[in-house]
Amino acid sequence: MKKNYEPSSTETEIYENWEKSDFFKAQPDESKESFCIMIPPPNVTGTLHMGHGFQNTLMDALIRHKRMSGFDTLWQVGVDHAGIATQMVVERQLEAEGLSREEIGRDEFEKKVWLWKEKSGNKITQQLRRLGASVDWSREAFTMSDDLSTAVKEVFIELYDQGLIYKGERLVNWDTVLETALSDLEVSSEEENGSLWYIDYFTSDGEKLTVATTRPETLLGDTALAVNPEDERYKGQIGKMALLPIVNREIPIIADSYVEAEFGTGCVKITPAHDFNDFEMGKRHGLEVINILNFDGTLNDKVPDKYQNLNIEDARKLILEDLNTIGQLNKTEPHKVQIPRSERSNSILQPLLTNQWFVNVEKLSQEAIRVVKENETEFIPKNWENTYFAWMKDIQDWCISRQLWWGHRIPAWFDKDDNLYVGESEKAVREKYNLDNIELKQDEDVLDTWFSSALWTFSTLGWPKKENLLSRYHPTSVLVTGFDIIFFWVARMIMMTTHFINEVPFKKILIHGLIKDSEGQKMSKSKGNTLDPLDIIDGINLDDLIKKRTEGLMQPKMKDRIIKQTKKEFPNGIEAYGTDALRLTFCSLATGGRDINFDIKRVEGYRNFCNKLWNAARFIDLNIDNYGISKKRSESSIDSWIDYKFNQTVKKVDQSMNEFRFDLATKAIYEFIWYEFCDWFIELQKISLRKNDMNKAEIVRSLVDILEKTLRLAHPIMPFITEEIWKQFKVHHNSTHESIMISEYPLGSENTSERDYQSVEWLKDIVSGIRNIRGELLIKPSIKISSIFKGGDQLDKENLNEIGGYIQKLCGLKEIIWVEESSQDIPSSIFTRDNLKVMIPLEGLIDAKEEMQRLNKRISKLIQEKEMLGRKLSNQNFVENAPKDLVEAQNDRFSVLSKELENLVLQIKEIKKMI
RNA sequence: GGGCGAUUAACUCAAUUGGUAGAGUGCCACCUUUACACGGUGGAAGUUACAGGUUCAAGUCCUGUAUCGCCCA
Repeated sequence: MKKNYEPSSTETEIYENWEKSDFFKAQPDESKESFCIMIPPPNVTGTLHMGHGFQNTLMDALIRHKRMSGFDTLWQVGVDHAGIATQMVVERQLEAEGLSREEIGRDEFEKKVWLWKEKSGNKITQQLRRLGASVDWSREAFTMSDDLSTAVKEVFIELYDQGLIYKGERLVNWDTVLETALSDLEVSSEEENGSLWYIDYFTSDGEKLTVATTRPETLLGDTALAVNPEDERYKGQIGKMALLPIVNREIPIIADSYVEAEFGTGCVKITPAHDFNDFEMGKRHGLEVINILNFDGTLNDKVPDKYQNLNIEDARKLILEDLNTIGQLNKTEPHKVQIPRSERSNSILQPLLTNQWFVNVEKLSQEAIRVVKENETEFIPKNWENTYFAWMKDIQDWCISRQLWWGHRIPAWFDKDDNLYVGESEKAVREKYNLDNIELKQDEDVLDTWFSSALWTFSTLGWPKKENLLSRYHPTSVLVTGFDIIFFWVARMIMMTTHFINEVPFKKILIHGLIKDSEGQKMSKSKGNTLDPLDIIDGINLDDLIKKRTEGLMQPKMKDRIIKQTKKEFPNGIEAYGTDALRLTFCSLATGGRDINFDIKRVEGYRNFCNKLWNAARFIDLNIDNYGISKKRSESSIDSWIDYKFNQTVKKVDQSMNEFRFDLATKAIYEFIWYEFCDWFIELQKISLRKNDMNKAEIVRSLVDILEKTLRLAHPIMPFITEEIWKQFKVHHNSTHESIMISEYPLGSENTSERDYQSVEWLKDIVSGIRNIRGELLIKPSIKISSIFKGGDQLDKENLNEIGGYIQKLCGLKEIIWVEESSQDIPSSIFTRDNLKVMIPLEGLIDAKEEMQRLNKRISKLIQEKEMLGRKLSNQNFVENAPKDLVEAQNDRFSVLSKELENLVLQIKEIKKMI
């Protein structure tokens, strides 16, 4: 074995082997309990980011744990077709060739997208492999595949036939760059600097009314002015007509309690076609709706000639100029406004009246609320249910049509008179509606990508085909996802699945935190603080990292800052830490909190941990060469002690995994391997191996056994290194399995001895005590010292006889002398364990002054603790109310402290004599 | 404006049903001991944001304040 663990040299090969051997493949088996996870399908245009890395690590750890624990596991993988994103990518590609999608036509464009998908659409799935994700690749799904498209059609038609899908003219969020409608969820509103313009209107009898607006250009589509009915200032004007400036159209002055008297002048203009609130108000008052926009955001022919075809920005400028010219622009004030932007194109969204398809979600949401309320599906952590309920109770109909060419085409046809027919194909429609040879035209729109994602748990299992795996794996066991898509995806899956399958899609929903940078900033391309999980696995030098972070920036002025920041955080780039170190880090951060600040230093710690494990294995390997390995295992108290520790660890890990506390599971494994297995077990066995009277081959067997079990225990979290070591030792542990990943998850062993456990814990305390003295008093390791044991009980004496030799070796003692209670103490450094006094004679090696200092420090610490305990124990209330065993424990501690203090004070007297 | 969350060592994070705070990294000292310097041994470091309250006992429960963050309008 190499001196250091080198992940890069083995990980890819190990993964390829697993995949080739079909270890990831689900083997439906009715005799086993099933455990199924559906991957939240990444976007086909996407590349792996830290969030994916985190999420997939958790899922993989879960699925590996269950697979090894004997469950029939399926981890379903796949990607979604990402309508807008993918269309944009391919359009950009066409653009480079000097083409547009309109030029090549819809069919040709679709072909191009499929070609692109075959060639470039598998990037993220390749990256998932690098993480070690044990997904069933043979079942890889794609939302645009034939199977899933069939499911989409079936669902659409059924919902339509049930009256739950309708087409209608509604105000929607319109992206004027992509020229498509978006759902409410694809809008992000942020406060930006804008202005509040005050415009003078005049009523027919010449009275002036000043109106405040943040969007003056929309006055071209105004059909009313509105005031609050309670507003005394305007009571007289209600019901009169006002003249719309520039357009010179007469519009009514209406009263509506929605108007805030405190905003601006208390009088606002109403544009029903371009504002959601105004639209509602328009409906209440029967106002005319005048749409003034083309699909590309320019002004249409409903406005005076001079403004036609201007974009909104230019139109606004011109309107303000013209208002100023005619003296009706009263004043301008700076004002903060909420600007709704498209999450796709970042352009400002326009409310626009268009014909769109909607899902009526009222009924669906009721069932979706019920199943969560009644714990058929359960959020973890629980309080996310509040977020879910709050949104569900106030849910809006879902706009599912998109004016794109990439996606599931809506299975609806129109005749010349715009009569609507819905069915799976034109032929089916003709049959269903009994149509003869009339001309039919299919709806041009496609469905929102999330519509197909909402069917994910059942469409990927084969629905609506008769032969499917629903009965085996559905409802799935747990969904692992981020809180950012509770509305987009989780809620919609619950609605669709309960409606069509009559089951919840998953029994549990594990909501994990969001990965941020080490300063708590959200990772984003524009901030230049993103990390690529693969760069942590493979490493990257500073120049390349900077290049990656500053490439294609939207705001080039950020560049210098990003360079500076990157140089500060990663002065030497990023080392190659390997997948396991990254996975361990992710797991250790999976605590249930909602923000996770990712600090590369944690990865370094876990990389070191991998190396530690590697070297422990290497040590054992070397000793197989030295001493051989027996069939039988040694049966010393040390072996028995490590079994006991191992049992405790298994219990802790199992429990933590079942509670999704990956951090606690990781901690338990880390502590066992480093602090028990390496620090004590190997160090103790090292001594055994140097003794003449020991059967060394049996000790080696014991080392190999524990190592092998430990590897299996740790495998779900650190799959690569455990497999690598496990394979290296395969000839010795003789497992019948081909790979650690299909071996059994370890159980605790039954025959452990509490007595042996206590003995070794006793030994550890003694060794630590003596080392503490050596360390504090700076006794050189090369100097062998003596130690005197005094005052202990029978058990101490037995322990000393049995394993005292180990103490000598570990502490560099030349001898341990047991003396009787009555003997005279000599000036020594001392510590106690219960009644046992351990003394290191000072003669010739310890500076008495230093020892005085050490003792005084120790004494003041103990006095503090003793006083605290004393207060507690003399408190009648505590003694009466606290649990009995606690009181007892503190009582014991009190007497131990008293005894130790007594000893230390005596010792000080002795030492004073020396000075 | 409504809701949710956070605030613990220099930094990144833990702390089971309330029982007086622990890791990793960094820091200090010693150690090139034949698994590992990506190491070993020892050590220093916290008024648990602040102010009240409940309790024998509060990082943990309650109320308020401050700062930061997220979601919804």
